[in-house]
Amino acid sequence: MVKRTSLEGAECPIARSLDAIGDWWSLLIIRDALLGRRRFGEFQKSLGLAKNILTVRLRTLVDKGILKTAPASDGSAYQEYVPTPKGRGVFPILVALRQWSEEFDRHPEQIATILVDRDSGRPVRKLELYSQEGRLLIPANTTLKPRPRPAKRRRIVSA
Amino acid sequence: MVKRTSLEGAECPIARSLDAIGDWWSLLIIRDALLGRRRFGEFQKSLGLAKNILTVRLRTLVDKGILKTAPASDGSAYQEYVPTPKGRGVFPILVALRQWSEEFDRHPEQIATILVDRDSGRPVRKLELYSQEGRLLIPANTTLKPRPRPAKRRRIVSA
DNA sequence: TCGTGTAGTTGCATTATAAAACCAGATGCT
DNA sequence: AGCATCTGGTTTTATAATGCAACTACACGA
Repeated sequence: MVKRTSLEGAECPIARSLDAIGDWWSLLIIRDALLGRRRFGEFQKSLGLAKNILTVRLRTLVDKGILKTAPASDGSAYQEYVPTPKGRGVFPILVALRQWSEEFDRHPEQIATILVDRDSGRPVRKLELYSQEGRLLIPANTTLKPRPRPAKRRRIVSA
Repeated sequence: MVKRTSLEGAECPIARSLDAIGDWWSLLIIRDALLGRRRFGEFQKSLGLAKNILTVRLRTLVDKGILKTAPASDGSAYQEYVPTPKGRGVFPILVALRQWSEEFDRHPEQIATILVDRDSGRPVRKLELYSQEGRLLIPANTTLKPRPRPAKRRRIVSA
């Protein structure tokens, strides 16, 4: 892919997210990490991707602050990859992807798992978007506005 | 990329979604479509991607039932690409991607737009996940269960 | 009918991805 | 200690996805 047109610096936040995690494997790696997988070998076995790719992806995810490496945990002198808060913040994206598949996939019978409320064991509701005042919003009820100027803060400690 | 490991037929719904719209451009094309862009040239100008790629992507999106072609609308004898319900169903994914960027991006000042409630003009709340009973769920309150057997329906009209 | 714009298609260059082989260090067994 | 094995990669080689640019076909307007 010739230089893959980096979207870094795009002004659309969607493009910016995709630039970070929009490649072929990152979201699946993060999914696995949020499911508790930690070790190189676990990811590799679970995803079935080439190890060299996994190496690069993990490094990139660490660089972007989505995963961080931790020294051990189970005694052995190896390394683990654990999600940071930024990584955990991907959860709603994964839920949205999951629900889209559940709703529109042509072969939903091939879907093996459902996301349930841990307490009741019952499926969760669809993600919902609310206004500040608590009204449920549909897409047509939303619109885009230019972002307000950064509201000049005083005495920023550099940056 | 040697065969790009198709995720079609994966049993994880996230993987299935990514297989459909997880490539480098599809989500941005859908974003544009949901913003009202319809014509080949509009997409091409807005996204700045190569025309041959756009051709392939549009065709794929139509094949997958995410966009459909419509004959005209503005008089000229050209074609338009409009989102289907399945395409409109991508909206929550886009919102989730947007909010992730808004919350975790290292340079949020580069983000140009915010999603607002059309009526009040105020930013929307974060996407929320609820249980059937209406309790707000955090990731730790959710878990995955195997999908229940397809609940044998009677007299399926083949498939 | 000539020029211009739209909507592609085709050909070629480049690079990201993949599969497979290779390897160093840690671990485990005896 | 000695040897095999496992883990977590790196290297090598190939191939397909992407991109750029040039070309085509058709519609439209003057």
